[in-house]
Amino acid sequence: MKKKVSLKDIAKKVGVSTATVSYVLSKGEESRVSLKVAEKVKKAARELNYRPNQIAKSLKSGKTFTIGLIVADISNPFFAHIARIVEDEAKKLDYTVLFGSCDEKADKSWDLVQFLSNRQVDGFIIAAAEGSEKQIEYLKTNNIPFVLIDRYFPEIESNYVVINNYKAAYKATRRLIQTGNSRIGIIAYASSLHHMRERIRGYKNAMEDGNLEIKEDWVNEIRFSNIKQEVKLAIDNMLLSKNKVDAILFATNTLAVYGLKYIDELNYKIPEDIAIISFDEGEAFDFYYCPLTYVKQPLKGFGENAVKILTDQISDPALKKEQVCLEAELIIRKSCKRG
Amino acid sequence: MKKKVSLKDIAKKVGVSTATVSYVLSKGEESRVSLKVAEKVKKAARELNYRPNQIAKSLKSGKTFTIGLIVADISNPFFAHIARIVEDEAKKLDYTVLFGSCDEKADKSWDLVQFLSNRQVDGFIIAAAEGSEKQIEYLKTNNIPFVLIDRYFPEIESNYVVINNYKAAYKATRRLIQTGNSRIGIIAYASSLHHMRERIRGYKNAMEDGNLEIKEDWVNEIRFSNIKQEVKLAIDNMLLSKNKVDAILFATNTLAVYGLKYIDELNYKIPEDIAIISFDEGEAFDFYYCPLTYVKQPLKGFGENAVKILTDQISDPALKKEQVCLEAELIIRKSCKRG
DNA sequence: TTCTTCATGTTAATCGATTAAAAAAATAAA
DNA sequence: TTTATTTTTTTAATCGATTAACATGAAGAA
Repeated sequence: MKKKVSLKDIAKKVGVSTATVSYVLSKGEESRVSLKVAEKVKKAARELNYRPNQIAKSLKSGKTFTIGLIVADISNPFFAHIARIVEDEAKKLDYTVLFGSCDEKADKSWDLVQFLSNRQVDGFIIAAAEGSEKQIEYLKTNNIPFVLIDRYFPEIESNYVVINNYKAAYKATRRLIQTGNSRIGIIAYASSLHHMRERIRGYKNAMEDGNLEIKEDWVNEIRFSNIKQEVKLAIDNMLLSKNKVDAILFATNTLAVYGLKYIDELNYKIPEDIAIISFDEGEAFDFYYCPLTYVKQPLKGFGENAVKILTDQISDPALKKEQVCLEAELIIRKSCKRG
Repeated sequence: MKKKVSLKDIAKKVGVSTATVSYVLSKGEESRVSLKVAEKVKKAARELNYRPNQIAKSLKSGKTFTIGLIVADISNPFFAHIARIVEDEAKKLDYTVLFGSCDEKADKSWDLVQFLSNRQVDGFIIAAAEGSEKQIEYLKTNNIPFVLIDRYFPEIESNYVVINNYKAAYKATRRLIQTGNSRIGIIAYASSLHHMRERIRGYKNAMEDGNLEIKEDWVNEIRFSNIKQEVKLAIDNMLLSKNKVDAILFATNTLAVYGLKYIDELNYKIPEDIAIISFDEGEAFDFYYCPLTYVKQPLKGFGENAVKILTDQISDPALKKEQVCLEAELIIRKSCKRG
């Protein structure tokens, strides 16, 4: 293994101390080094193809210019897109991104927090898993900067970037009502996470405001551990029971994908037999025989704001915590137009 | 900012030297420390919630347990899936993953190699961009371990994990022929990258072996810079000219997505008007009104092999370079069944 | 009693870069 | 020429953990 070139090598070559080399290379113009020596050092650095060892720098400075990104699953397009945006924004500020997928599990998330903390990341961007409150508190008490995205805990004061999930769900449901549906069900996750509760609340309130009754079996909460089966069951309960729905609101991309596949299997037609709206985008939604109306989340806004807030906070931990609530957009297509 | 707990703090608390603490905490059983002291140290470490500073470890050991993953775009599901697999495999071996997207551009890729090298990643997993040969040579001459995935350079001896693209394209084309198509076009990237050349070669040879002529306009090479427009143009040339095709082979997921959208716009029906096969999977392909026949690449195989080979190579740089060529599977559905 | 041997701890160097403080050299002032 | 001042360069400590080499003390052997 060819040893890397260090300050010492340059120093030896030029015949000065490593301190001098360091001053030339890191302090630029306002260095206290004579022009002649400075030139020689720069030349030597070029010739030896010197690359500063970021690890050594980090040890000295206590700063790694590294962000830890914790999401449920990096292969989920929702998070993959956010990751890309975070990457780009971070790069602009000379940060790199370490990522980890926690599969919506608090213990995995905790592992990742530890794992990445040991690697001295300067801060975290986290799409929090259910039950991860203690981790968040841990970060707070240890003064490790972090920004929550997509989900947050109302009872914990922190930086976060989210959307108004209540409003988004409300609008989606109202749209279903306005397009002639009155028997509307929802498929969401069985999660205490605030964003999920808000989506369900938005749906319920929209129904109420439309003077529509919500029958038993219409509010379905699916567990992460068994999505496919439980989605089927939920749809069976909504389509094959006496309380048959005429529209379904899916609370996430993943739920919609499973749901639509099963609805296709059952040979129900959208929007004639059932109207559909889903949260999140997806190539699949464009390609579906009936392009889906969906709630478009501002992924760019998530990523950009999160990186901005986090890096500001890293530079100055005394800054006030920032809360950003963005608006989601309802992209209207054909899946809820009836009659 | 609450200062982190270091060996020194434990040493002070227990009243021993940092060396002793280090021996207890890092050498486990075969430490030369008395049981009594060892217990006290462990207790103190627990009480102070000591977390070793990975950066300091890295500086001393020259090893960061970090892998740099360079792909075209982490938000592309193909790469996002690979990233997830790489993450999981890496984690098992206590490695973390730093990722970067190069957008198929050699200069961006070079930036990333530098950027991540400065951060002392132990090695790279790279889906190489066109024209990145020099970077690969750079890594070789600097003895930085790396594994190429998805694409490789036949003229450069290196580790790689790829599929037999020639065979995959050949089989796909032959399938189109066998299902009654004879006027078959291909949409691929205008790239000198070997995997792309092989896909085109596979197509051509299959046509030849089927005694089928390849007309002008049937081999379309699209530039990354202008995918959408050029795909349209290619399809215009293949569907609206006198040399109308009856089938199209898409060389990647992305090309197929743009292509199918335009084909829908033109109101051509699949498979009645045109038969289709694409490389790569995609939720979209499942949801298309006519589920797509596609070439399924072994993403798991890419990720698992790459991490295995890379980490082996990191542990023992003298190891012989490994080349893995996996088989792709043709998933047969409805998009190429005609008549 | 004296010399080994072994168990247990400590000292100090190291990884590579930074930086305060000291030292040396060059220049200006007296 | 001598002293004061400024410029340039070096020394050495530091970040946190590791580890070779050395030190200490006690038990066992002769």
